Amino acid sequence: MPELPEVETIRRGLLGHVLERDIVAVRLSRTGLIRDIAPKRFVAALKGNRFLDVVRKGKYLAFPLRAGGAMVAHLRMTGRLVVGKGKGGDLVITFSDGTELRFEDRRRLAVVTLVGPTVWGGSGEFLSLGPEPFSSEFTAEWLAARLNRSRREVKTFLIDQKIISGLGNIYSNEALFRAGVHPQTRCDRLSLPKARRLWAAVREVLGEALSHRGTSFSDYVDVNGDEGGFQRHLYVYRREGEPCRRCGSTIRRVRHRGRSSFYCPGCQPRGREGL
DNA sequence: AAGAAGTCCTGGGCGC
DNA sequence: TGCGCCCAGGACTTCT
Repeated sequence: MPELPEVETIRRGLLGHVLERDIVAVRLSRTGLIRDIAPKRFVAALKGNRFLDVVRKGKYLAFPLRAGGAMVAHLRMTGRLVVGKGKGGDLVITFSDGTELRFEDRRRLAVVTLVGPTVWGGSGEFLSLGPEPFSSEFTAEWLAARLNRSRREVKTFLIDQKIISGLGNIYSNEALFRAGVHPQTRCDRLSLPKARRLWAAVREVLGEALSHRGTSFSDYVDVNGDEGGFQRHLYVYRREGEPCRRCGSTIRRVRHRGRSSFYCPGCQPRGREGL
């Protein structure tokens, strides 16, 4: 499940491979990958074109085109973008220097589309996502104010891309642990100090994960096929039944709406802020 | 209008 | 060994 650190690692890895060279061939072997545009038009738009940049917005990657507009991709759960010779792949883009960019997706949830010059403004703003966690817009005060006017559970709030972009199940769980906040706490019952701790924890965990080139649990690999290293630094995610690295309590799992949350009952008590 | 619920997708793990 | 069932969770649509 690539989240911000994984997608950013992929973006950085792509920069040296897919820019400043013509696209000479496009092989699309599963048309269902392409959304909102006819597959033929997608292929035709890429052939002979060039990627000018690779831009990340939340968990999306955008590839602005020389002819205008951009290819936009979302890896969802199991999508991969890898560079180099290989087998298979739903979409293979070949460049003039022989480089191959392959789009693979075991579970077929990932999507790729093309947006025109009128939609593409240079940064993916058309996706209407919440602020980037490392932007100046994302301040502790802003987060506290947003939390204050929501009655949802804080875990659900954190993974809502319209509020903050880039957090998924792994890092929302890890941020809540670091902030000492129970995942089922109602947003508007978080104290200001807790909101501040949560804000800091979000940035801290994403920054550390990025420096470890992401978390590899099942499918995520970078553009070279190498795994990330942050799975060795997780405190709660997928550690149900194991002892907390900080206090020794047994990590628990709760489910809401088909999603698992992991937390330490010792470090993240429900307290008076819960319910 | 916020927010809950249902849906899609498929390989891997599990029980019998 | 093989079958059926559950599970993972992003983003989307539909509903109240």
